[in-house]
Amino acid sequence: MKRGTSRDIRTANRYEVLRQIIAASPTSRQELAAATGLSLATVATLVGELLDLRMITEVGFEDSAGGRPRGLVAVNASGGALIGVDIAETYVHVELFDLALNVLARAEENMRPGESRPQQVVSHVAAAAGSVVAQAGVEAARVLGVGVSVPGQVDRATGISEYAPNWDWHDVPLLDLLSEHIAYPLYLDNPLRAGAVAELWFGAARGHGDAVVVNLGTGVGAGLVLGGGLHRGVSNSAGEWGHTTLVLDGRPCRCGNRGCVEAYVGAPGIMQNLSELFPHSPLLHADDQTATIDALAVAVAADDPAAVQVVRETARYLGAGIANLINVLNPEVVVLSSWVAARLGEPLLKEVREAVARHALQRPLAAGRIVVSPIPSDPACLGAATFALEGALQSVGQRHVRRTGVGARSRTASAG
Amino acid sequence: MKRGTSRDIRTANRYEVLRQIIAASPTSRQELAAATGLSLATVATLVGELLDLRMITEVGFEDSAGGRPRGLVAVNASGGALIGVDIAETYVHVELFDLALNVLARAEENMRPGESRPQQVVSHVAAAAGSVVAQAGVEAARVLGVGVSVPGQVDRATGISEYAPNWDWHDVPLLDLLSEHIAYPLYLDNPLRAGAVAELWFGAARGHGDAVVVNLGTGVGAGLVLGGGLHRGVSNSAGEWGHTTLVLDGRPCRCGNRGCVEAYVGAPGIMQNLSELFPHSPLLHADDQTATIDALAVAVAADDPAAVQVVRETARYLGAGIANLINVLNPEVVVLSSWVAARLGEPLLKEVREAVARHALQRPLAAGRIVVSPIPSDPACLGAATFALEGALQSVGQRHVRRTGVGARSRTASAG
DNA sequence: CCGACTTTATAAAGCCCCTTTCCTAACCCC
DNA sequence: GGGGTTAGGAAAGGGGCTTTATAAAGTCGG
Repeated sequence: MKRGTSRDIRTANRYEVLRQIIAASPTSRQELAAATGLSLATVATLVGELLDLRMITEVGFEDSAGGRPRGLVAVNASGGALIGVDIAETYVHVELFDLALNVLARAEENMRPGESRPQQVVSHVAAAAGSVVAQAGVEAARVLGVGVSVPGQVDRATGISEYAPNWDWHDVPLLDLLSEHIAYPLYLDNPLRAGAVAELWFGAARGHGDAVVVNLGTGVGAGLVLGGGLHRGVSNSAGEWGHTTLVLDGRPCRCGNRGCVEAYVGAPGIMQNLSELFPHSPLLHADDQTATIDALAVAVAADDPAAVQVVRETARYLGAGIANLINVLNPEVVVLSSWVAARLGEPLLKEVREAVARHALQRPLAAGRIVVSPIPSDPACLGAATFALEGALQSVGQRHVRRTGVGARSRTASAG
Repeated sequence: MKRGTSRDIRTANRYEVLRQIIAASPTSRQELAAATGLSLATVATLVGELLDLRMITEVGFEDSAGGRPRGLVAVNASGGALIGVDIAETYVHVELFDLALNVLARAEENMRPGESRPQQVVSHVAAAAGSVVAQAGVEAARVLGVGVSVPGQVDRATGISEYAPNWDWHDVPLLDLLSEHIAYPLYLDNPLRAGAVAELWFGAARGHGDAVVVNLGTGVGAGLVLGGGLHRGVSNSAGEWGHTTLVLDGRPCRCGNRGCVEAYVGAPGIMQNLSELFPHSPLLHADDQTATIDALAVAVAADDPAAVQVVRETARYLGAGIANLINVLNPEVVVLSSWVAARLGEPLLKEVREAVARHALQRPLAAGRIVVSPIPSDPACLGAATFALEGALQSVGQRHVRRTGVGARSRTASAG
């Protein structure tokens, strides 16, 4: 059982202050103190640290109404760059961000079916990472780190992909493999947690102690924010909500079980909902999840009754599953994220809210809002980049090596 | 979003040290330091505090093998008394504990059907509390506090029972009502959290950062230990696992929904499992849950095939529900608690383990043990008493009131 | 029997964190 | 240009934990 130290408080506060600055840039120390609940003095020293790191800059003064004007600080967007890598079953997305987390460059590599060897994946990542750096024209030295999101169970401390069901990987030392091609500090985690961190820093979970980020894609899962931080579980595999049973002895799921949430609300599950209700629907694009979901989204927007019914049926399952999360965890906010949620958007949200209201208990229901993720781009990329940002921030708090002589080496950057 | 302060660290360490002393009494400072990971100096000061409070005493020395012998400390069982109150639908249990959390006296009051007014419940509690103090013959001054567990949603800070479904209470200021009859410091919470705290301090969750305490009684729920502490949720209603959907559109539940876990694995649900499989079973005692479960337990122990089948059927549901918790939360241990679990014991556990293994994912399954609570008595009473113990410990860390003059009042104990 | 060695417990000092308080800086208004 | 007002920094203070030094209390061997 890990004990917390006073340094953890500092780290959390540093995160909080930077989050606030990114969210409301430019801002003043006063506003930061009010928003974070920290004292002015603490905010000032933390702002000082961030200024020293060149992560933020002073950008002038607020107009005064009869006193010394407030100094304003803003993110120093060009003070560094972060790379987020989203490795998925069929593609690798890489995005390069400035420190305000704007996307400066994107690259995408598609993986052919059968490309499942770690080395193949790694070379795609390396190529795309090289590409975004070149595109954006940032100097290598300004890249603070690379966050990598890979599906499955991941041990972030060792950088090992313990288990990736897509490719049947077992204990692949992904970080080591990547570090042969990529010289920047690397951080590894999975898309569920990346999505959760993205929402926590920049999305709908900002400022909330307890939040659930529901990931609706081909696979389904939930990133858990509990007590203001990510909940990882004892073996790094918390959040496998997609494989919780919703319909005992129900529809078979690719995990081998029956009646899992994912079997009903993942993209393939939605396709099945569609084909069961309307076997000959023109919306159905066999073997193409993306096209089918897109078609469904368009049809729903046009009030196509069949599409509406499919969304309602899907929301019936999704709502019950989300109600389960709400009843158990009692979060402040539930965020619907990933590409299926983004495309189906408001119509799905509306139906989901109604379905959740039918299943959840009054008190937890009343306490929790349900929203669609406000993050415009790939949340796994953004979240992965955020891990890199956290890593860069972490190194500030590192204990300084006591210099033993004139020629003492400066401390080395730790990656991962 | 609450920020942590360095005082919270102190409080957590104080809890940890006392937990360890209670668990392994007598013990030495050295052992404590090793067990908690704290430095000797910190352990020594914390032990000093506890000695000052007379919660522990020095009880001699360990035999030395060539050095100064280790001083041994042990719980000072007679240094104080704690009262735990378990208010349930049909009864009020009250137990009085010494500081080693041994039961010194018990009292039980049964509530007649229809006795649902807060004042009626309060008078039962007051009577029973008076009784245990008299039975045990402890002086009033030595009672450090009274913990009260009441079903439903509870706001422990204000002492209000926000919602109790049994009696349709809404926002009953229970702590205020109780304080008119009981002079000791009072602490209010619900049985789910009481059970979790009991396991965390004295039971199967001790030393684990992430644990789930599954409560199987008439009602069903889960107490969540996450990150080493209780997870309450944003509106104090986390843990309502009993009302998560396991069989969409399944059996009706008393919450108004269908297919809830509770409808299959709560005592009434088990009775229904029995009556559906064997409508004329002699095990079935209509309208008497306790008798039926008892009969079932006896029959299972005697390898009665019908009883075995009922337990297996129950475990099928329970296992799926527990697998859901394991997949989402990835805990280190799942504890089966409360009276149904205690009576059905090993036979149920065996079937549950098999059922969980069929539903849970490999990684989280492998990481989590499933056990029956080792706590012999009513875990809600013990947990409630533990809240009182935590409260008594809390007051040590209280900021000292700055004395404004010679006649300054000493600080007042805050209750709740 | 007494000194040497070992081990424990306490005291002191150091470092980290946050807050409160005081003081100077900077601006508006009259 | 002074007075009032607000911002920001420096210093002091209160907690916490750890490392290091010192005192205490044993065993062991000569």
